[in-house]
Amino acid sequence: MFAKVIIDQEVKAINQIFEYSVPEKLTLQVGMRVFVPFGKRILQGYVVGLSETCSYDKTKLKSVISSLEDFCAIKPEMLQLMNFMAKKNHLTMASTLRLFLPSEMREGKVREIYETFYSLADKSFEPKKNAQKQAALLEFLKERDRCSSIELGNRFGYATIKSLLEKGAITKQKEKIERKPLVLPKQDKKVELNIMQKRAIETINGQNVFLLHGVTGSGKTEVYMHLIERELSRGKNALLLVPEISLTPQIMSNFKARFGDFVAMLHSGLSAGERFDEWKRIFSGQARIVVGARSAVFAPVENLGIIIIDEEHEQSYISESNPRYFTHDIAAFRASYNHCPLVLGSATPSVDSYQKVVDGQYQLVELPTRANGKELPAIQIVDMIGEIRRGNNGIFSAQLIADLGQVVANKKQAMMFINRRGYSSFMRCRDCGYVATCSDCDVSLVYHREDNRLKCHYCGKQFKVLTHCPNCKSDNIKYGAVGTEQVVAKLKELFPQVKILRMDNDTTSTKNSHQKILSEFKNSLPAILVGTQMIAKGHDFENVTLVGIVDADQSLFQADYRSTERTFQLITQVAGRAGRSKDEGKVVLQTYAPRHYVYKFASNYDYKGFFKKEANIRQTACFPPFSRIIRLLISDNDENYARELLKICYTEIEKLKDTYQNQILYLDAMKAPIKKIQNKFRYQILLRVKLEQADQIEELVFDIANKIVKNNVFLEINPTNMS
DNA sequence: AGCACGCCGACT
DNA sequence: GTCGGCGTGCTC
Repeated sequence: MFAKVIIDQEVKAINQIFEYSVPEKLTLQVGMRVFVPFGKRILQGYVVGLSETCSYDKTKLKSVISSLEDFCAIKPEMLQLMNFMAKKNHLTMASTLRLFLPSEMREGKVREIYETFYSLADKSFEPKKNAQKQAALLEFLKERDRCSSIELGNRFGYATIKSLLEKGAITKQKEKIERKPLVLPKQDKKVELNIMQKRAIETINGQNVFLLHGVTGSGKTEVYMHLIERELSRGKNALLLVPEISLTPQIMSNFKARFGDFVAMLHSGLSAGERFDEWKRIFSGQARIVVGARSAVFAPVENLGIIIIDEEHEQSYISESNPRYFTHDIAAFRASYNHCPLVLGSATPSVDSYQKVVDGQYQLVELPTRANGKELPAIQIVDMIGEIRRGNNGIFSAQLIADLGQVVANKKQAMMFINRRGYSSFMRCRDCGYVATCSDCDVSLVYHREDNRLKCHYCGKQFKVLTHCPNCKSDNIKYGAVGTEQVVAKLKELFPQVKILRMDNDTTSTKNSHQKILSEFKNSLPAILVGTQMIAKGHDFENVTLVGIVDADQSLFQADYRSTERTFQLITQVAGRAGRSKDEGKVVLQTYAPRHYVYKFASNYDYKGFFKKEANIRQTACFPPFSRIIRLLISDNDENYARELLKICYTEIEKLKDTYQNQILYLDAMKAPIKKIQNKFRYQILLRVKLEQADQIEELVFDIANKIVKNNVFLEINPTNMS
């Protein structure tokens, strides 16, 4: 017997399959982890195949030493997923496989997947009088006769178990975890669904991708719960992905209450050990519902009946660092492997996803009305240019100040949003609202302080800094953003007697500060909470009657082709904060570009209208999803060397024009917007290609890059914030 | 990645 | 003479 093995090293040089002979006494299965001799060392590997034949010179063949565990850490589905991902994201096989294992099992760590049980050993044992916990534990075991270590530990503490074990009162058994028979959880608080929700659940069935477009408050979560329940009753399992920020304690306890021990939660708050415990419960089939953030797509759930991605438009579903992947792709692969539906839910779907509805790849399911029948809050657009004309040069309009005054008078609450994104700033004319954009790409230019120039991050074109507005000839041109601190200071000046709280990256660095600020806000009337995107999610405050968006343009004029889309999503989400109150809510949106289409559509909650317009613009400008952007980033400590590599790559890529002339919309090489990071000089090649043959071109570009640049090369598809 | 082999300079 | 610099190549 021969084994095909992938060595657990994340290097391109050994990203291949090595063959080994399997000793008679060793029983191996595909998916097991093994120790193998490799050169002069002994390394860990993954068995990805077993066969009676071998293609390598048999005289040079070495044999597998041993297996790490006696189960298959990598299940068959995950092996297939590895092939898919390695190819799609240009990753080494080992680095994809590592994504599938909890850190406690990576790099040589062996973990048992047995569960420990305790039972009574000495029935006549009497604990000491003051040992109340021990007595309670023994009493408990008398009734249950055996109990898992986890449960017992949680109930009575591990110290108690330990001392009873030493005294010989109880014994421990290690047992392989078996799949529990299906018992449906008790459905205590079942909410009555409205007709749209019922219809949605009926529609979402069978192997397909569904885009669930439901307005804020339409009861999507309830639909998810019912879908999951249905699959459980069919004997299947479920995977629900949510953005990390929505994994609030409330959501978790909701799920626990509804599904009990069937749920495994994977969130960033878990320690490595806790994460491994959850992984084990999923692996063994004990947990049948997985709720988690991005990386939970790799959870070892078998027999999936449904996969749901909530808030599918969220940026956090794109992994930017090291193994780059897109959660939707992985989820789609797993859904089709399991022949089950994939549900993408959002109040503001991404343009990419909605376009797939238009193209017939996704099936649209709509929840157009709010579950509680309440109106969405009115959004009032305030023209800040008009304010300046009227002599108000401050950051707040007269309207916003008046509304804030009202809130204070009524002893209610307000939220003020600052959407500061990234570090880059755009240049704007304070008199007419004009923002400099690239003549070729139609994205906003970024002001670079080092060389005092305006640059386009998508084509590298540079422009002189504006001294006079080309539109109205004014010289009142400013760059830079309003910060939370500035807003807080101004508010304190205006309302000295009111509680004003700030929440942003600076004030939430410590672990519980987040919670602290929110609960302080909740308990103060009147109060104003100032913050960045992080207050747009999660908690509902029923006393919030006003939401102010201080400068909506800040997310709009980002050097990113998706900035308009992002702005629409942000406004919709933020507006949802004001709609939870018993009283009527209101949103004041301040902008210097009041006639921009995004504000018109967002203030009317008209997603479809927005999508139509935005898709049209993208199509005309040839931006994704109507094209693909390929970014090749080359970096090196030696600037000349980096530049040389760039030149060679560019010449090679340029040759592609011979075959793909009409496919390549744009190709150029340039310095990266941030020239140097950690002493490495960064250069990039940007390429925009038509979709028809994008896969082939991407492949060729990757091959070229790999051949010429050994390390320090990054290939990125449809990059967002390029730096 | 690691660890060999290998082919040139400078040191006890 | 040999110790050691790191370029190149291989690992079933």
